[in-house]
Amino acid sequence: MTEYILLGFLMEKDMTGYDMKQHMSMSTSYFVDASFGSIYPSLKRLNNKGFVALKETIENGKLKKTYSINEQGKVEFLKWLSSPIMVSRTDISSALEKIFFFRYLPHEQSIFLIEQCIHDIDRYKNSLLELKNKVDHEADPFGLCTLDFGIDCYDFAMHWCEEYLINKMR
Amino acid sequence: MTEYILLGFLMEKDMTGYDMKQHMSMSTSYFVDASFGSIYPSLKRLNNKGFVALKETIENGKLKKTYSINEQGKVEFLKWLSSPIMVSRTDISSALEKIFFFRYLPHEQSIFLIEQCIHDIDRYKNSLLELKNKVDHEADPFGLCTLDFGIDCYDFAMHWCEEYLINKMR
DNA sequence: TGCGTCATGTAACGGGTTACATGATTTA
DNA sequence: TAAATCATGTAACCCGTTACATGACGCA
Repeated sequence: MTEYILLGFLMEKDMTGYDMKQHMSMSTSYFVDASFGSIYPSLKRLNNKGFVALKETIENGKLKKTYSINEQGKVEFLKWLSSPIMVSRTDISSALEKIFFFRYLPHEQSIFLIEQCIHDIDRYKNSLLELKNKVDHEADPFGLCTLDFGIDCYDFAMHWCEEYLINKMR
Repeated sequence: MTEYILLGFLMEKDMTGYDMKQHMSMSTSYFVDASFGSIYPSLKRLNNKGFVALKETIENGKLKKTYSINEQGKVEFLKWLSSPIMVSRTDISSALEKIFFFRYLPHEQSIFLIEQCIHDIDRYKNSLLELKNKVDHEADPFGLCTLDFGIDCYDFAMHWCEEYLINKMR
């Protein structure tokens, strides 16, 4: 969800909504890319919930709202970050939302979450393999193709987590 | 979008909303899995738009609405199916929505759409490579990790399309 | 008797997008 | 002088989910 990405950005430094949009396009855009129509209401909500503070200034005649994360916001962000990575379907890239911010988590916890994630993906992959066995004879070639893609996709994600990510972290 | 998946199901045979949910769980669930709260309103909309016909029967005292696709519906479905596959971000599996139904498209057209898709993915991959060059020194390790995942993910999808899908089709 | 399956649907809510509205400053 | 960039925001709309409501049949 966008709100957590914005909180994550504020962990690094104070920013305006406009800054965050810019920052997004240079960092998370290939897996999360929110519009202003989503960013500004999110910031308002974060403020209402008491997770951020804002400082209004006037620069070059323009109103500027600079947001900063507070203690409560940090607690909320780390609570989200340390909760299990949910991977349903082959839309694996949703996992990137958390991995992107793993520098804010203790090393062992990051590794634990990734291993848990690998385990979940393995379960999904096995359920697809079962499905394939069931429909192998009746399904049409393209249906089987997409099934194979699903299986290969889970495989790719698992190997990437294991061989690339975990190895790089140790 | 769910409506097109439902239309696609009806290309094969007439079904009730309940049937479609069942069918989904055995076929598209790993990339599209709609709830009844989405399926029933979608069917109503398809009916209002004049893309499907429905036949109401009573079986075992229960009302049953069996939907069938009409000519207009087929035209609409094939129009959607033959339009370019949109792949933005690393959520590649959205491409599966169309590939799943490629049996309803002439072979050459399917191949054309996939080659177009490979080309698009290549552009996305290159923009990520550029981004990586730009931020290589400043970004933190996990930020770079997710970037690498993005690049590898596009690579995986391209190779899969080329080596697996296209080869299998020829 | 109570659970699982068949079968339909609505209402509240959530979270996103596009398009619009405003307006100053900087750059070509 | 016109466009791009900085900067904020709202309103309409889209589409999805969860939870709820209803009810019959068959089975253990």
